[in-house]
Amino acid sequence: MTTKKRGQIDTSFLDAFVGYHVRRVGNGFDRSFTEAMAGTEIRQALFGVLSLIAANPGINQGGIADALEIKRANMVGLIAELEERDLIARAVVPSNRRAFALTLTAAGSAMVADCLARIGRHEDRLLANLSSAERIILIGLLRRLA
Amino acid sequence: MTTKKRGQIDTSFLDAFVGYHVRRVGNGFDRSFTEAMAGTEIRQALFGVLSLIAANPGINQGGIADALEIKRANMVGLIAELEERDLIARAVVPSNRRAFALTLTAAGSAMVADCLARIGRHEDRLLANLSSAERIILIGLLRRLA
DNA sequence: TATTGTTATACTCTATAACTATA
DNA sequence: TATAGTTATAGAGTATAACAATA
Repeated sequence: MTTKKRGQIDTSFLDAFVGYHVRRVGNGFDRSFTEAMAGTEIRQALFGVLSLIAANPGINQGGIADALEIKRANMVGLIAELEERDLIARAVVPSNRRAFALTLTAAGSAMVADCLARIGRHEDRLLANLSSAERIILIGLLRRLA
Repeated sequence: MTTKKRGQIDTSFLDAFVGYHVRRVGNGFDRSFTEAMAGTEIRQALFGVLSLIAANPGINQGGIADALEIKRANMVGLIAELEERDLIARAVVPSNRRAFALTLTAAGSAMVADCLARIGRHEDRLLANLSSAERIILIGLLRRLA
């Protein structure tokens, strides 16, 4: 053969690194996530924001940014998009008029429920090769790296 | 308190999903990787390409794209950059004049060795909370998802 | 001075479609 | 027709610096 084909390629240098596997698995999850969300127009970052507001009504943008480990500057577009779509509402906090208290609208709550069901199925599909115990072990190991 | 502070925020919706943890850990690895490579001007994708050429001299661009699960179109810039920096060499394959056989230059080999040492230290730092056995378990679980 | 949100901008990785040249 | 590489372009996530309003 003149060139190597897939599966014959030596990836031993990369195989030793956790970062390589995390990246590959993460990219696969990204692609599957996008498929699973088809029709909702909800992306990963948007779901992260929605789910945090669902569990923490009244949270502000900076709180979400800290929890999701993204920059405040990148929250602006996400929040604006969710508000334009009437999935969240912003209310000025009287005691701190710089901040907005964020809550879900009824449509936002319904969207979160729909997304949770979709993501549950997407995860079950991607993790089909692991037992329930293994899935728990995996999450536990990843949590200790965060 | 008027707003929730970091650590007081409920992330339970996200915590149940492997994809969320993979993403967070992956982002942390990305940031650390960039730090670890400071001064080399080698990014993740570039190291992936270099390491595959190191282990598979003569491989072509399509073979690398398949192995790294990236698109051929995105290889063009990476390969051009590495060639401009004299880290790799391209040779037309006589039996298939569409393809280029890729090999490392001496500078490329030295760069791979330097990067391997840097990445090894970066991984040891990020994985300090895991035992050797746990690291192996983690890689094993991630490999079964790829 | 510090915090909250904002604007502007840039970088990295990934993705698709259409093209050239070879096979 | 199919393959190998290329071009152009776009989307998503993340990053920094500087700013206004508020505390």
